[in-house]
Amino acid sequence: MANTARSGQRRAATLNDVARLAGVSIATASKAVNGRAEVAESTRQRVMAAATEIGFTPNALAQSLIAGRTGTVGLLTSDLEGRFVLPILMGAEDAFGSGQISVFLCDARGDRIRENYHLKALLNRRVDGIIVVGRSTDPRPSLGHDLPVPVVYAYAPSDDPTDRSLTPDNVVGGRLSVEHVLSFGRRRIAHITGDIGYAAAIDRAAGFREGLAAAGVPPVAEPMFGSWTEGWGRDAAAVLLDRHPDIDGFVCGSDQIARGVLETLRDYGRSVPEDVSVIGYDNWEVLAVNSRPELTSIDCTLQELGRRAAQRIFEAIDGGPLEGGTEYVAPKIVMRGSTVASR
Amino acid sequence: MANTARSGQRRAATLNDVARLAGVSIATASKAVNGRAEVAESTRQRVMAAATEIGFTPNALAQSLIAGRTGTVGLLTSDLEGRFVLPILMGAEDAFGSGQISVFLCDARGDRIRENYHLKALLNRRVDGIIVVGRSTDPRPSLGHDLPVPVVYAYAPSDDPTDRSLTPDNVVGGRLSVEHVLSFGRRRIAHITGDIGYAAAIDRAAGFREGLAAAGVPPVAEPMFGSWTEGWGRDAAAVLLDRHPDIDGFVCGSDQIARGVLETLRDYGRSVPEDVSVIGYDNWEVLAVNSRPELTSIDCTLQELGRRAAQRIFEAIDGGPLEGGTEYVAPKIVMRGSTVASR
DNA sequence: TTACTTCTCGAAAGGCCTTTCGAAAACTTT
DNA sequence: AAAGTTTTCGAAAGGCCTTTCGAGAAGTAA
Repeated sequence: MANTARSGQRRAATLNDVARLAGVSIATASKAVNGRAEVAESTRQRVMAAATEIGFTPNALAQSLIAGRTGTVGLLTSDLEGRFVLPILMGAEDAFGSGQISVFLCDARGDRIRENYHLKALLNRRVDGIIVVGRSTDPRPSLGHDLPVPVVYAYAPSDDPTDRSLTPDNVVGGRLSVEHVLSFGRRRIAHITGDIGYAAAIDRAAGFREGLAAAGVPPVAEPMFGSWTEGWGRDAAAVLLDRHPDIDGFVCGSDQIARGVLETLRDYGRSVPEDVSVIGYDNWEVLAVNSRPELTSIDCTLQELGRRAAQRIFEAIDGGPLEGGTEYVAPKIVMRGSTVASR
Repeated sequence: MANTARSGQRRAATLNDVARLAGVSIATASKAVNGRAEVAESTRQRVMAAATEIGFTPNALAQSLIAGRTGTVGLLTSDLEGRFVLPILMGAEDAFGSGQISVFLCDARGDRIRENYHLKALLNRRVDGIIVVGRSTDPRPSLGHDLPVPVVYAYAPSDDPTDRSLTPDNVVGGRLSVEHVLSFGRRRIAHITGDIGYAAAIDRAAGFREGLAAAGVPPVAEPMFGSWTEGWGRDAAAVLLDRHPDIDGFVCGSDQIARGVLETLRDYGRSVPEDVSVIGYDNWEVLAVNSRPELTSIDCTLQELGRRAAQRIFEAIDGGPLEGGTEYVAPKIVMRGSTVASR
């Protein structure tokens, strides 16, 4: 109705407009709108009516200018495609959501230049904090300590131990998965995992070894490093089965690998979970739930990680000091048909 | 170094600080920093040095207050998990990136209340435009025309035809896929797709029918609607093969379904692509690239869709009128081993 | 040297909101 | 009715930056 120009181009109403319409001063309008006490009830109602009529929304810019904080947080990710970023982002949104904080999302695409560019943009916009999300659990370069806002590193920890980082605990995850398989009485357990260049592969394998050692069970073979793909899972499983036909458990470094393993097992006529137990990693629903049988997997609880990262930022914004150090987020196991007989 | 408080808590420098340090007036500092002509070169250098020294970044808030625009766009999605949102987001970031625009990301989780809440937050923050991203191609309720900023609907079009919407062209996609299969001489082609409650399923099926009709080839059976899962693909393929053993082509409504179909075909001892052609939909890389054989699929070019959505917003911000209407984005085919013999 | 042009810079306003502080109005008490 | 309280409201400043306009400095011409 009050549209002057083309649809959707109405100028945003200011407090001034409201005050004029309600016949009060700007100050009074402000107080009325913000529900402060020093305004008569009748006046308040008049102001509110005016505000509603012209669709007034307070200009957060001006508010921030005064308050010195924007209620805004930057999320600097290095790859949007990655499925890791998403749950983290959701967790962060979760934690922030109730606190009226909005998230600026920037994708640096793994490019230092672009990252710097975005960082600058975030600082210009006076975000109250920054969460840096990496695409692997390998440490990444720190943004440094000269920033006027608190920074938290999520998923990929900072290479500077005095930064605050949160990362999944892959060692515990690896251990968890082998313990689960052991609990079914399996004793001939193999580990197939991804690229040895990834800390995730190394750490999970370490957990795997640890778990076996703790149970006093010798490994069937050395952990097999390859790539994070179904194809590698298929091939590696075939090699292992040919060499060690008595294998009764596969601990996999990712769900993709696990799916490959499942396929090979079917080709070899082994029943899962009756003859062999298989466990994946990441709990990537599309893969885990759609396989036959469904895939037991380790969930990194990334959403929790995101939530905690947001909390750290929160605390730091509220004046608390942001202590350095890396926080390891515990994974959990999600049981499905590839280890537990269904129904 | 200039840290007064704890690390990362240094107050952001203002133009005032710069001016004082450089021994010039605020106005001069501003001009120097912004590279305007009315400042002597020597003065400029002095100012720049000062700015660098104290790490000055202009306060975008104050700038926006003056300019009347924030260089900020809201992205209101209804579900972050969805893999649709992501490419769109990337496309939008792409288009915006060069233009110094930052994206506010809000996830309404398919909840009207939350959506409204976020919408309000975006308006408070004075975003210059809003992109609303849905999680299916079914029309969604319009936000209305009373907003002071341009709005574009992506993926899920608005139910109000006077809004500007961009959505994938599923009819063309369906047609494209059947034409591709036909091009290999297949004449006994079936269609297995997802939930009939989705416009995507209906539209793709329509395209499928169209394509067959245009080629004068009768369908083997009515399109089978079910769910967007591998399980459904497996089951439906089995049913169809039992009933029509001569089927030589499967056009699937999603990659997940296609993977199920592939599995059943393997169980039935049919070779893909030699005996039967299979084509998926969505070109979801994890699924398409990791299957055996790799899956030919229809790509909705969502990134392109996001890019265009951003462009529309751009145009509208720059004063151009934002015309209503739905823009259909053409899909493209990505050929892989499930239709084309590899190597 | 005087008159005039060209640079170079600074004071101040403007954009929108909140908050403080003082003034005016409405009541109460004596 | 006068004096004192309480309530209600408004003027103005502040937060940070840009921009305009005018003043002063420097330089040129007569």
